[in-house]
Amino acid sequence: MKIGEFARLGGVSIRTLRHYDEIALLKPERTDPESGYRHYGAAQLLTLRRLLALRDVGFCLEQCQVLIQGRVDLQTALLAQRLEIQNHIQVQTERLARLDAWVSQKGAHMTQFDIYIQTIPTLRMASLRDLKLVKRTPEGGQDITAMWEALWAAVPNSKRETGTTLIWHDSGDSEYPEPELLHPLPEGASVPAPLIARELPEIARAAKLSYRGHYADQGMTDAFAAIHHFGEDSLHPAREAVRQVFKGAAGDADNIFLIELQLPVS
Amino acid sequence: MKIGEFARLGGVSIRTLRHYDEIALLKPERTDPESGYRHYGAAQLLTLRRLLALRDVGFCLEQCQVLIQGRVDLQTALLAQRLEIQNHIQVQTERLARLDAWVSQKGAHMTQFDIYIQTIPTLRMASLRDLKLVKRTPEGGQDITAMWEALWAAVPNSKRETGTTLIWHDSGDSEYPEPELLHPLPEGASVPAPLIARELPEIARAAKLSYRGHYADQGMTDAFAAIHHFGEDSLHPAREAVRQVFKGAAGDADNIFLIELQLPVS
DNA sequence: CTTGACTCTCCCGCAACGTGAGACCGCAAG
DNA sequence: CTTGCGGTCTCACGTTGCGGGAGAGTCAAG
Repeated sequence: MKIGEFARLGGVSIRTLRHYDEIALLKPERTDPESGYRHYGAAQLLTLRRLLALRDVGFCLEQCQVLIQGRVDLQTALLAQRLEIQNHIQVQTERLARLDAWVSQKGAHMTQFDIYIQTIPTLRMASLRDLKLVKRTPEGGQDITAMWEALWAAVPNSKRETGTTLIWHDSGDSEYPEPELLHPLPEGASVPAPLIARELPEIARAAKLSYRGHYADQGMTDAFAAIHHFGEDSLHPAREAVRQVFKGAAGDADNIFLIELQLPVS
Repeated sequence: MKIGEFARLGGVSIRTLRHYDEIALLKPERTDPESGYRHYGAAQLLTLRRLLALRDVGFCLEQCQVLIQGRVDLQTALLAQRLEIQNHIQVQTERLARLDAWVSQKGAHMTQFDIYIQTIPTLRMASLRDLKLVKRTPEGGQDITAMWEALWAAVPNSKRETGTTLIWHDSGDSEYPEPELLHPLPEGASVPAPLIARELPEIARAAKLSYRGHYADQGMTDAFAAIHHFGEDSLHPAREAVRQVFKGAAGDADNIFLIELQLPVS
């Protein structure tokens, strides 16, 4: 049987058969050494059929090869492949959930924020957490300018990096949330004076939202609202505080920053 | 900001950023013409963030590009992408169903048949359907040897092809199913004497099972059982007859063929 | 000045073929 | 016997989204 007929009977393209020959997955019964013509036997249709059945349930060609040769147990491989597919379905389902959350956010005519999920590794940081540096403002807010100044005083100009992080801890003790200011600590570096070293734990799945502006203006309030809305709408927000990461100056005015909010989700 | 820092802040690899520069998806704010160093601005993190959010919901980079440039409506694209993902999920779900059907088949310790789904195009065939050529056997079966002989008498040796098909029509009129024997008709060929031309309709989704043996032995009975079991187990079998397609001699004995059963499913 | 950490530009590799380009083979008709 | 014409052959590049490595150049600190 020449390749064309074999392809018709098998329901695959000629190119596919040539490919399978090339990678030694399904070699023709005989290849004319003179003309190079491939000749297949009817029995090979059975092999092809099994091959297609395997490919059909998602095995890659390499796996198909070892399965056809019987070098691994088919039953086992099928069950493993089941998990693989289920995992794939779950990934797509989560993707769909994120998309829906995005659509619903836009539908609400809110300011458009782009939220997406990423993992954040464990970070070694220098931490500053001192209530004495926090002042109440007349409006009932909290002024942490002094904390910033303390941080910049402790970190020499040359050691400064992007990635400074602000976390508002919601401890039950106090009426107000307590701010913690952190700065990345290069490996092996010593901790500057009033700060202490601390490991910021990994976040396996964090919803990230970027925002351009001051660290405590109206837009930031909206951004907080948006990321919490996202969390509740589509995923289970973890019982952890939002991290507010400063990623550098970005603008004409002095205190316009690029800020990223990070909300742990499950 | 040099590429390394930008990559850290963005949570992507340096290689990825270089790739995006290369395909003009996200070019650095400035590239030093002398050293070739890329310099990114903090504001570009916002673009990167949006890019990642788009990529995250499954858009390809080319789509991301036009979406970022605002050349098409984001809302529309998101809804289209929703359908895309749902479609993808459905494909995977069906794949899972086929796999499960396969596993359960093997679990039942039946002879191992490889079943998989394919579409069959419309086929022009020469059809022979004549009850006068069918004889009852003592066991209550039907002998269609005469039909085969009539077919081969009508088709000249040189015109014979693989793909001869046998269909048992389950008409309510008769007590017994009525056989129809078909042979592929090359384009523009005339129809031989007692046969009539007929179009075999397309089967959008056919479960295919290959079998090696006689066209009516015990193994074939098992094969029929297996394909019906598969159909009922995993998919909705259509109300159409199984086609039995002969794909050539395959063995030492005279009447050993390679036969494919085709069951339309939805 | 030297070192070590970054960064640069190629270029190959991945999975599973699709799509030509240019040449050869085989069978039937003139 | 030649001429078609359809089938087949072998390269070889394109697809998607980067990862990894070679070899060379750049930058800031000690």
